[in-house]
Amino acid sequence: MSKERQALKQEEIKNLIINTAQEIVAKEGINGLSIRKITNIIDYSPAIIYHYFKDKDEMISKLMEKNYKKIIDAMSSVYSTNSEPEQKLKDSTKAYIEIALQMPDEYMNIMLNTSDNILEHTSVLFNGASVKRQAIGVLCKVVKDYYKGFTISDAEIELTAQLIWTSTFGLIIRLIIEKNIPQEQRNNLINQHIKIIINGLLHTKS
Amino acid sequence: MSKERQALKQEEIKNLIINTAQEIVAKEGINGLSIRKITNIIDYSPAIIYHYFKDKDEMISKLMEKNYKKIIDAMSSVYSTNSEPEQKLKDSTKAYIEIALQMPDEYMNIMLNTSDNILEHTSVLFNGASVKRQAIGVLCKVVKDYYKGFTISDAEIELTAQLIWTSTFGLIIRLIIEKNIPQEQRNNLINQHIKIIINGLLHTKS
Amino acid sequence: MSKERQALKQEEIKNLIINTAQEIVAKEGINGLSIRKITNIIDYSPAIIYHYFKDKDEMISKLMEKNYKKIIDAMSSVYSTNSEPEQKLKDSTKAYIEIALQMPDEYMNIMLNTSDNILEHTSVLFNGASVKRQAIGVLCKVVKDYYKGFTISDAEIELTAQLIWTSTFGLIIRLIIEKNIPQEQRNNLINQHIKIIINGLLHTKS
Amino acid sequence: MSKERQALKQEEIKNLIINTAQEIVAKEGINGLSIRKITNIIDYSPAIIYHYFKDKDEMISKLMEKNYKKIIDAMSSVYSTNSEPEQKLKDSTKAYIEIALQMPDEYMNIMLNTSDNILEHTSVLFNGASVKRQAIGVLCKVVKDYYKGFTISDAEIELTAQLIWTSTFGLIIRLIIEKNIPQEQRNNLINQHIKIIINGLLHTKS
DNA sequence: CATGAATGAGTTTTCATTCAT
DNA sequence: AATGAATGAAAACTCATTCAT
Repeated sequence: MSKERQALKQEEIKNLIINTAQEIVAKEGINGLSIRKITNIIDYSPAIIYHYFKDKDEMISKLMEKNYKKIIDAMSSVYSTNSEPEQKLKDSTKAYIEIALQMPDEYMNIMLNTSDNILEHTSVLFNGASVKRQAIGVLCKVVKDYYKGFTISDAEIELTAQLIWTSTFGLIIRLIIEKNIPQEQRNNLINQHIKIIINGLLHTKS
Repeated sequence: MSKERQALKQEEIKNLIINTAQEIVAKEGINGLSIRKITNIIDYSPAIIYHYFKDKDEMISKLMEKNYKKIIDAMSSVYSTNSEPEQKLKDSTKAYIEIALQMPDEYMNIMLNTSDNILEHTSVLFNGASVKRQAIGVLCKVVKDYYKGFTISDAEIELTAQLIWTSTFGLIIRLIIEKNIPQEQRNNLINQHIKIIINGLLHTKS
Repeated sequence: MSKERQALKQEEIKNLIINTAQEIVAKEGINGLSIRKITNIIDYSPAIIYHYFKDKDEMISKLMEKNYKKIIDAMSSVYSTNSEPEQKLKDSTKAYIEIALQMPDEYMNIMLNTSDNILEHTSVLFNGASVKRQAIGVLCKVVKDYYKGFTISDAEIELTAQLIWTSTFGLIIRLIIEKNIPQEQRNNLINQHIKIIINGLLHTKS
Repeated sequence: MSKERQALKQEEIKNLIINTAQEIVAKEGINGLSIRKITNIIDYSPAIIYHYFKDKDEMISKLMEKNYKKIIDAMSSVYSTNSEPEQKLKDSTKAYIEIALQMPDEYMNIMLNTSDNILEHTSVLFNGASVKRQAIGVLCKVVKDYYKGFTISDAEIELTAQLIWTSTFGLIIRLIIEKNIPQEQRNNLINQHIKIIINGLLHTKS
């Protein structure tokens, strides 16, 4: 067996472990996750975990990382298409919401996580987030585009982007927590949310 | 008299247990909460819990209930003061945020709780929330006041109120999760948040 | 309140406790019996038990004693009626079985109990049981009557009585353990049992 | 080889656990059996039980199964030898009693057990037991042999076999419960028991 | 690479019992 | 006479982890 293949297999098993862990977390919450449950499902011995990870914490870290990347990947494919700034903002906000709702467990896990090494990636409220956080950075650009020709400080642009983000975040979290909201109501809420945000910007503009 | 006093003492110990539990949850999350930890701190035997509560679940229920009431009480003292609708909205939103930030652990515990009997009290997104949820109901009144003289459907008013709420909720949650944000930045964010909300409403009006 | 009345009340509560205990044992077996369960049912505090009994063991002892007496009382009313020895044996055996089956839990509890102070009353196999155990004593008389005019040693009479007793005991225990035996089958078994016993005696006689 | 050996060792420890459990049950009754007691004796940690059994219930099940098999094995080696039906019955009854008395704890445990899945194997009183229960079946054959040339219904044969069984069972149980009966008295009782049974049959015959 | 054996520390819960009042 | 408070000891069970093989 070539080294490559071994490496591949190793990576495969790591993924198998992490994916199984993810499934358990999705079904039973982070509390429901145990080494034994994982290895029972994948038909390995509990000790196998310690071959591929230092301990449970490291495994969870890697799981979080993966989820984080999954989210970032999905999100980064979003803020790009249309040329009209208003439509751009509308489209991308809607897309952002929809993507988040397609992976509710991962989104919650990551975005409500309070551990420092996750927050390193997910915090958005600090002064200067527009350069350190892609999400806010892109939003800033859209907002800036939007206000082309108007006098508005970079600081205010950043704050605006941050609050567009937090308000959208708030809607997403509630939509996830309050499961069982009918599709129609969901759509109404999302559309109204976008309307209000655009209104907020429009006014200042005029 | 003696009976009264006993009842009082009983209530005291119940509170002692619940408060200690609350502290542990705040520090270590709900998973970190164990009967042993509680009784070690308050220097009682584990069995005492079962003197005052049926089981751990009942204790947690009571804890949640208490937190829920604490939040409701604090919140209900909010939406009332000024007569100008715009100022009323500004004031009350600010007050709401501040109160939530004064009891971050309780707020998170309750508002991110996904158990059905908590959601019975905390869900706000369903169609008709304006009559079943005080918070949304009060917000609706303010919004209605705001649009006096304009044609706007009750449905849209409710949606608007719901989204003011979720956006504010989003900001609060992020402010709690991203602990260590400097006071100035905090204030900037809060003020800008309120500004954007008001803007959103203003535009439609004009 | 007169001393008598107090004594009465005391006796009443003792009985209340013991009867409740008996009910629990009947429903959940001796393992299911706990102080708390008793006092929950009779609406007293657990500590009350220690007012009326030294400890749980003493209470169980008293319960056993009561059951034992109940059985003895019921049984002693049995071996007496008819004058024909054969019919006497038939009648009384049948009556004995039926009485035992009317209080299966108590019968099992007592008769299968291996503690010395119960065995003091319930053992029947020792040499000399005919004078020390009423049940065997009465059986001996019937058997003796039966063999009137035949040469048969007292020792053999006692042995015979003991084995009539153990065989009947065996049937009773199985009838209790194998609950759900249809009434008809029950009757067939009981009648055949009596038939065989009588046969056993008859033969030697002729 | 290595696998075989491991399986062997596994079986050894399982047996160690079960045998220890059996000893405890023998001494203190089924209530006295606890995981801790077992593992204290065999000098393992309590958790080891869950390595080899799903839970306590499974372990007890296995213990019962083993006892049941032990009894069945011993018993099945019994009803076979002599050609004379009378002697056959005498021999086998005596052998049955002796075997039961050689493993009193196991016999009691199994034969007085009231759980359905044990009763599935141990019940003997139902109509039709002669075809479903080996013990009764074999007894039926002996009884039938005995009555060769006489008119007797199959039903009566079965009933007779059942009552030979229950009466023997009754004697065995009492001999176990009333420990400390001198050997001579034991023998007298056993012999008289067999005599009475044979008498019962003989009479009808003549 | 993978595992079976084993465990220490922990979990919630139940129990019989004591004692001051 | 009766109890509420309190507990030590024990119950069954789970978990993350280690280690020799």
